Amino acid sequence: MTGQRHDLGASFARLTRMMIDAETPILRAHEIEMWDYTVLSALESAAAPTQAELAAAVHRDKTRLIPILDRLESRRLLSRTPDPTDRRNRVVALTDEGRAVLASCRVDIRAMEAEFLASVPPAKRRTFIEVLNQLADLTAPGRSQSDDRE
Amino acid sequence: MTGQRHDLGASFARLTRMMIDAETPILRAHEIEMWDYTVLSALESAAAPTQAELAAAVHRDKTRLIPILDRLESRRLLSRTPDPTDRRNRVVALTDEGRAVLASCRVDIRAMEAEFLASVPPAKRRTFIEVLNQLADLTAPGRSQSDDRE
DNA sequence: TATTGTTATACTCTATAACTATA
DNA sequence: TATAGTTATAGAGTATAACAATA
Repeated sequence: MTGQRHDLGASFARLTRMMIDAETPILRAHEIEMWDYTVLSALESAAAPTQAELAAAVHRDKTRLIPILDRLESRRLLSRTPDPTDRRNRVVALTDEGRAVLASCRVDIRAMEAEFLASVPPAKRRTFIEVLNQLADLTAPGRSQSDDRE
Repeated sequence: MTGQRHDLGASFARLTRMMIDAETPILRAHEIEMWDYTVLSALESAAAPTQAELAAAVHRDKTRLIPILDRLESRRLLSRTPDPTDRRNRVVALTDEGRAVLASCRVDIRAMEAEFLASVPPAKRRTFIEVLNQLADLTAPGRSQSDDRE
């Protein structure tokens, strides 16, 4: 613990704010909001079997998620279909159009990220991203541990 | 841009949340809140010549900063003294007691951070922290650039 | 009776605009 | 008149609790 000038929390918070500032105009150009993008991203790898599960994945409670889902569903970016097994559940899935919007946002965001990281030498950049992903996955790889408060 | 599994923003946001969750009980043990700690930290290297400047440094507007300053001043952790040059200004500075509280919080937070980073090999850890600090300082080293929105 | 999704209510937080004092 | 700090008001966001449908 030598040259650690800032608290990790302070650095992460500042970088989060910087990325939000950089992503907001990009997403606006694609006519979606930050939370829309978060939800679409959460559905990319697999559909959510339950709205409550999706809410936990994006760290919102199920109540606050509903208006977001309403908006995205009305724009045909995702679908809510009752689970035949248990008709109380609604499985949330990306539509083809939703997947396309997500992909085009992703392209622009990746470009922004590349520019943001441009000043970092490639080797260090790779290490940074590797460690970043490792740490970010520490408690929430598949929500296996006690990540359910909230 | 190869193995970059998550958006940078998503990773930073998750890590920020993890650090807040880890710091909150530590700060509570020292009987201060997150924003108290942020403000005290901002005053560590130098006193703030103006409340407005301090507010900008911690990314709050001057209005929302006031209750925090009131609380910290009443606990004698910082002082607000009128600037003789321009008596409208109040220069905000750490008291000895404030500096002591900050230092003891810092010890516990550093220990938490060390544990958090324990799974990362030392060389990678050093690189990670180096790049992290470099990136976090990109736009806000001394608030030299246009960091004044908000 | 318990649970999923939904809606409604109360509460907190945030943003904006006045107000006081200095300049 | 303009600015620093403060206070007050209005608005947005969040949390909690009730509700309907299904199990």
